[in-house]
Amino acid sequence: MTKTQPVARRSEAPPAPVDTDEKVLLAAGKLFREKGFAATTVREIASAADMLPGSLHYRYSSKDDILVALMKRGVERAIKSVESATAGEPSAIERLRLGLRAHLELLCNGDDSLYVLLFDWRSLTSGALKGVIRERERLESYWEGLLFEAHASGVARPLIDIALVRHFGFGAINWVATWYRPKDGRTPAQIADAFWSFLAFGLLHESARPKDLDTHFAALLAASFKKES
Amino acid sequence: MTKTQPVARRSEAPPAPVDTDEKVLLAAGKLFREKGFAATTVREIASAADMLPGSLHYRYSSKDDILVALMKRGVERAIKSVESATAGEPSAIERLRLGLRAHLELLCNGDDSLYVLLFDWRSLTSGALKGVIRERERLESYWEGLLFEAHASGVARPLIDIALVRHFGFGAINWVATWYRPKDGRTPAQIADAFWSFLAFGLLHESARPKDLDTHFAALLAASFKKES
Amino acid sequence: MTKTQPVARRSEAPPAPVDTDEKVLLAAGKLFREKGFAATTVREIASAADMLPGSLHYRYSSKDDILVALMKRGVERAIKSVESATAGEPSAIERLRLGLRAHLELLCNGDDSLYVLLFDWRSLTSGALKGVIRERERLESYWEGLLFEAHASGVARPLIDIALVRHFGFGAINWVATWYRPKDGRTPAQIADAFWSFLAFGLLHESARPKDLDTHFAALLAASFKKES
Amino acid sequence: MTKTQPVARRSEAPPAPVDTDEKVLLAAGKLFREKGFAATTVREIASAADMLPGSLHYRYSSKDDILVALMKRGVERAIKSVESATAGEPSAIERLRLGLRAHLELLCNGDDSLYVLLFDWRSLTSGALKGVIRERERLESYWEGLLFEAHASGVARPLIDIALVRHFGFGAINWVATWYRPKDGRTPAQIADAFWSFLAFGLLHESARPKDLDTHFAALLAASFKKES
DNA sequence: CATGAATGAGTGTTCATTCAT
DNA sequence: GATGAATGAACACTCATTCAT
Repeated sequence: MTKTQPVARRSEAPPAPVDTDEKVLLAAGKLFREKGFAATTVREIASAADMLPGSLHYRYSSKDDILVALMKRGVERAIKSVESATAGEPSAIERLRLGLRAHLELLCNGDDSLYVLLFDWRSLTSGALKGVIRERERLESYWEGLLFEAHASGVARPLIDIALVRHFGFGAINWVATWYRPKDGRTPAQIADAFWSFLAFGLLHESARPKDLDTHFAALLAASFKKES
Repeated sequence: MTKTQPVARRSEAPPAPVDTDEKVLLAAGKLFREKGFAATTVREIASAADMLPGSLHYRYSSKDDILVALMKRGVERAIKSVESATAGEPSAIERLRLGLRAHLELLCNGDDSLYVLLFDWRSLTSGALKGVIRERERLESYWEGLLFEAHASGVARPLIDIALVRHFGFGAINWVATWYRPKDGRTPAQIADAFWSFLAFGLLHESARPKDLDTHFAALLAASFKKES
Repeated sequence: MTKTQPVARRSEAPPAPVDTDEKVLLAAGKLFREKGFAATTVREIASAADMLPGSLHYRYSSKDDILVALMKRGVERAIKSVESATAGEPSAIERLRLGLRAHLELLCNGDDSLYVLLFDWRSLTSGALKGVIRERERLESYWEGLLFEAHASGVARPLIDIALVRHFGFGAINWVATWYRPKDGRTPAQIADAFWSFLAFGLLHESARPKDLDTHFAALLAASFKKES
Repeated sequence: MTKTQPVARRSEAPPAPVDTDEKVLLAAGKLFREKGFAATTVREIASAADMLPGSLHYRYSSKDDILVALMKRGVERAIKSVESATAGEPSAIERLRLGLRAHLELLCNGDDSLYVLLFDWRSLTSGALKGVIRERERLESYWEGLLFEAHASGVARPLIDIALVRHFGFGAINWVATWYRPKDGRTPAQIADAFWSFLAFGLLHESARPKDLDTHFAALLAASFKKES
């Protein structure tokens, strides 16, 4: 639906003119995250991107189109971010931890497109739905792959429905976006690690658990968790 | 904002005429869940409740008002449902399991108001926000109470930020509403139990875990989990 | 498409409140005739009917809807007008003359809906097209009936394709609407009679022509035709 | 308003590149005929002429400008076509017949510009109106000339308002464009002849009619008219 | 000459809300 | 209490036109 991306606009242009399509997506993402797709007006997006509504429609043929473009970007970035965070790490369990960190960091700090993908699902018209679902399935199977590798490495409990674990993990981690406040003092990475510790306890064979697991995590998490008596 | 609920309107009415306010909330809940608050029109709500838009405004002075009423009901029902599910159960750990079941059953099968409370958060105007936040905090601290009791019973790991556990649990469980399909063969209760098992492995002291924990859960979950090699 | 006509609104109302739907159609007809359907804005129609654009859409769900309603009315009035003009006249030839008069008077003086039906044909979207075509065919076959009766009365030339005659007649008469100016001194009735005379000369058997045909028409038409040497 | 036609642009160009202005007018004519002026967008014209909207405005400074250019061409072609069809024919009556044929053939088969001139009259803004009216009057007086010659040849009925006859003839013939379908089996020439026969019967002196007029036309028209009992 | 991104006034339409009845 | 016609601001979107390149 999006117009074909004009090739290499102004490659020799001034410092950081920021691609115009990008500006729109950035502004739309911010607004969709704050107020939701349906409650955001095209005029708001345009004015946040320093354009006029007409100019916006020159690049995206409809409001839905912006949503779809944003969501596809959300999937892409999520996969790319997790991929590059886990690349080169030999331990499957550790890859899981690093992947969770990357996903949550993207979701909390970086990119509204992932948030919109995850939380504005219902705003997709059935026409656009299919295209985005296909993309989203790529993300889901990527995570199932990570989980499968962890399981295949032999340290996980036997009774696992991987899709179910993915759903629980996705839910817990994605939900962070609804309550995370940067000023609370915990970084997304710390939160992700904390969640991983809960997950791991549930995932690991009894034998795979370090004898000193509690103290092991104590060291890891002490910094960020506020103690309670 | 909601007009004060007239008590027992038409007490002498036919068998089960369903309270009119109730009909509106029921219809609104269904629509808000399906399409979101902003994408739902007052006319749709009215027609789904067999009324005319004008009549609807007689009962709820604004669209926001319906949302707020719905959300407050969502909190109330969620608390009531978990309360009655856990009442009388002596084991704090078991109370946790039963509470999760109750919450998820309400969310999946029963009541759209809980779903709307959890997923249409951003649609609240700042004016109404405060009132709902206060209600919602009651729900959250109810859960924190459950978790605290479990922790206080001495079986939980030492390093716990209760609010964090609550967030993770809330996320994982609430997220079920985004993927749960009744026809998939798993009941909300089974899903809740499965999640509780993962949570428990992460929560419990090493010593508090039954030696035969894996087989214990095997019996519990085998019915619903598909095996993998 | 039009909303179901509210029954008997304000039957006991003030003198001449003019039915609101009627007011819209009247205003729309005038504007469509002057500028064409596509060049007329809904706002113009609304303001000409003393309403606001929103109120207009309450009655007609779209601009197209107004056009369709107008056209259907055009057909209806055209048929009714010709019917009542010819009713009771025993001579088929005379019925033809009276019918032409009635049609042209409606087109020139009375009703923009007929004009719009005839001249804004291309503005119909294919969806609405079918419905109007069916109506329009009623008008066309009514005229073919009139022509057939004239022919069957035995006075017409043998070689006649009735549909063709209807097309020529329709064209000549309808076209009057493109050049007729009330101030030019000729009434629609006179113009229609003049056309009928041309048509009749072509339609009638040699034997059916009065010997004094020229002078006969001279009396009829002298008043309105400007002489030329 | 049209930019002065640059003479012989790119005289050394490939075989038959079709003049660019011509391509625009051709495309515009087709679209205006199909959908009307107001319902046709400049972008559609440009894309049908294999150009970009910006480039189109370089040649025609406005959309109105295209309409005016098209209409002027319509007049020119109509006159030229009738002129060359009647040139050399000594009989005024026969010139009339040939002229009708030429006009109708142009209107049905050849050129959308004539159609647009005749049927998109209302789309002209008052500014452009004057210029086109002057042109159109040339066409009208050309036809009045033809009619006058026929009348002056002494065979026509005495009581004739030439402008009126022209109007009727124009209407009947132009209207053909609204119902003519090439596949119906009748050619524009046959239709024009048929109309001329009706017109002639009305136009001619009693004495000027061949005694065997009916059979005379029978031969002429039998091929195309379907008989009826 | 030609382009195509940008413009902004204006389009048909929606919709929460009002209010006379 | 209930109605439904009316409202008008706002909506997503269009499109003839401009202009820097």
